[in-house]
Amino acid sequence: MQEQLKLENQLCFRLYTASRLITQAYHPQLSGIGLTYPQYLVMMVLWEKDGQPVNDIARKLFLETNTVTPLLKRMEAEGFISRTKGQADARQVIVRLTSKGRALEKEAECIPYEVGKAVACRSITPESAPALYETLDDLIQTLSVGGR
Amino acid sequence: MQEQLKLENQLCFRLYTASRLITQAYHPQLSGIGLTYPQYLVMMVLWEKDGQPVNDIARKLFLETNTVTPLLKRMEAEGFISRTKGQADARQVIVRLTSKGRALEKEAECIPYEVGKAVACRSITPESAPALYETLDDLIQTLSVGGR
DNA sequence: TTGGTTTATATCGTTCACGATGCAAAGATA
DNA sequence: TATCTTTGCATCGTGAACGATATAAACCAA
Repeated sequence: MQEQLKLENQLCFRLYTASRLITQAYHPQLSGIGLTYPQYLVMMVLWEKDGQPVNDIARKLFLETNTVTPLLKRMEAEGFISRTKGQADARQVIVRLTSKGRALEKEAECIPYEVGKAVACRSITPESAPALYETLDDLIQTLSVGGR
Repeated sequence: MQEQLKLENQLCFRLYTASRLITQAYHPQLSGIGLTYPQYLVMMVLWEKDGQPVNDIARKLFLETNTVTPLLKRMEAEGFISRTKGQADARQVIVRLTSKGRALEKEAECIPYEVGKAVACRSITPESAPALYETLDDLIQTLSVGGR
């Protein structure tokens, strides 16, 4: 068979697997505070800047609104955020943290550190991480620009 | 806010995004031959070695049977594979390529090359790729061992 | 103002992922 | 042999992802 069609030769499969496994590593911590991983991403976006339209959140996460909208509705049902019509532009929906959502930041602070311990593998060190990040950022840049 | 809680500081978010975007890059090619990306992974496992129990396929893809079983059923419905009870061990279900599934390999041969062109980003070169693969393999190893 | 286009968000259907659980075959132990 | 445990696979429910499509507001040109 073609060498190229072997699993072990494919970048995509590695990214797919690494992504799933590291997301699983977040699960125990996140379920403790009632969030899924994608919901945690949304919270990070809002903790950094509260009160953003759906589109801004989606763009920062490289997601479409048809993924983000149901996600936000579930988060609203859980009481973490509010969704209100924009007054300047009535098409927009502005997403804001509730006090419950804002309070969660303190509880989430330790999570990157906790998960970091689980992810401590010899190939990702404080010295090598920036290069890895740059490679992945480049890849994301290439793929996201190409798709638009 | 905590620096650690910023999106741009997180490895997991990069892997999650890179994985989604590169999987999207496969979509045009794969939909042309009637496969989804996870189905394509299963096909690669079978092209490499036909006639494997569900468990072996799941293990090679780092997935659980509750993900793989419905996937295989859809692939059987599409006529790419067959699922038959193992005779040595009646608990097992042996998955085999149909002639249609086997024929697909030739059509899939060009896909890694085609997608590779789209993924050509300056940070992933033939020289740097092995180091990146090793880092990701290490990470996958760390995370998959920890979870068992 | 009318009519056409773009923009922002939402709805729908299908396919993963995955935790929790169920069940039957195989293997182990008393 | 009778029971106990493990193994292999499946079912169920929920929450993403995402392509395709819909809807209404905003914008723009005639």
